[in-house]
Amino acid sequence: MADEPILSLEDFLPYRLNRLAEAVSRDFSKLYRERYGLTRPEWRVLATLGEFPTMTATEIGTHSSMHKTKVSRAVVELERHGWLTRKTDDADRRVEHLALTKAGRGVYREMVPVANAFQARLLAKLDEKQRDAVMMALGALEFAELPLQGNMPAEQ
Amino acid sequence: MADEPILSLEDFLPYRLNRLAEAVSRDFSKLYRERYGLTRPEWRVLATLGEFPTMTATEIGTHSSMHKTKVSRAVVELERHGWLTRKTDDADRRVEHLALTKAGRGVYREMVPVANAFQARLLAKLDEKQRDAVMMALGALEFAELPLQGNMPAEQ
DNA sequence: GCTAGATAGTTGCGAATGTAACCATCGAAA
DNA sequence: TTTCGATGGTTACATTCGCAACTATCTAGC
Repeated sequence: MADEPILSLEDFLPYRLNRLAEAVSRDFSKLYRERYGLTRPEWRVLATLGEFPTMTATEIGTHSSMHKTKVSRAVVELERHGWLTRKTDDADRRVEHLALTKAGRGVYREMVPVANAFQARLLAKLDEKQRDAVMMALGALEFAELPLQGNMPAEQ
Repeated sequence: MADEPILSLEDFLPYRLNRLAEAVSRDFSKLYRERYGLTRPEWRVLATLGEFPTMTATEIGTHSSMHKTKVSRAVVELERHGWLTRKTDDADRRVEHLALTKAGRGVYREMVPVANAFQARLLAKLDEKQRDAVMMALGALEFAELPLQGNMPAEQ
């Protein structure tokens, strides 16, 4: 008898992914928080604009899977710090083109090597085969999961 | 010139892991939220106790990398629903041994196949090689990251 | 036995989050 | 040109979260 149905959490993807992602993000967030007092959404917006010099809030949200209120608040805060400016679109006045200021680009430029070093330090703990596995695994799972559900997290 | 330092977010691990973990977890959370109104921490505690029939709050927190206040509140809520009971340890009265009630085990038993089906459906989108890569990647990253920083998220 | 420091778990409080409702603007169709 | 639905972005509100401070209890050194 003893028809115990078992779910092995140690093998369960949502559980493992979350635990890992939270640990990694928490580690990394220390670096930008202690340097610039950035929150995670703020860092993400800054990093996105560092890579793509001008984007709208909606585009940033889609690209990084962030809820639009999160983006909105991050933009307000970055603007308040003088790291970001908005420019209303001429043709469509609902749209705002966001860009980093000189100071914002300075913060970004200082963070780039910090971020790359973080990643290098993490990957250095893996051998070549494991690194390949990480890249393939993320690619495959992203392909399987990310496009299927609407990017904007409209549900919790 | 143009010494633009660049961080490619699309290749940056904290960013990718987080985006993926959030998407997967959000998908899966629908299943237990719509059935039982469970929150994520509550589901985690329930699932942990389903697998390990009796544990303390601290042990659950360590095992699942949850902050102790999260565990504490999840326990209160599960107890309120009649899905969990506490039993103070005889030798050390600070410690409470948690266990699912009959009703709690019922919820767990119903969720096990749902969870396994979710994982199977996700993995079905991958071929054999990709599945291997996922397992190896998670194992390697967990080994590299999880033990190194104290499990209890004492810092954000 | 007493005191000092550690540990299990809870609570208060401010900060962050998601949802829904909202405002402004746009494009298209009547 | 008026109206209606869609879209970009913000705000209000309730919930959730994490840290710090707390209570209760235990252990070890004196």
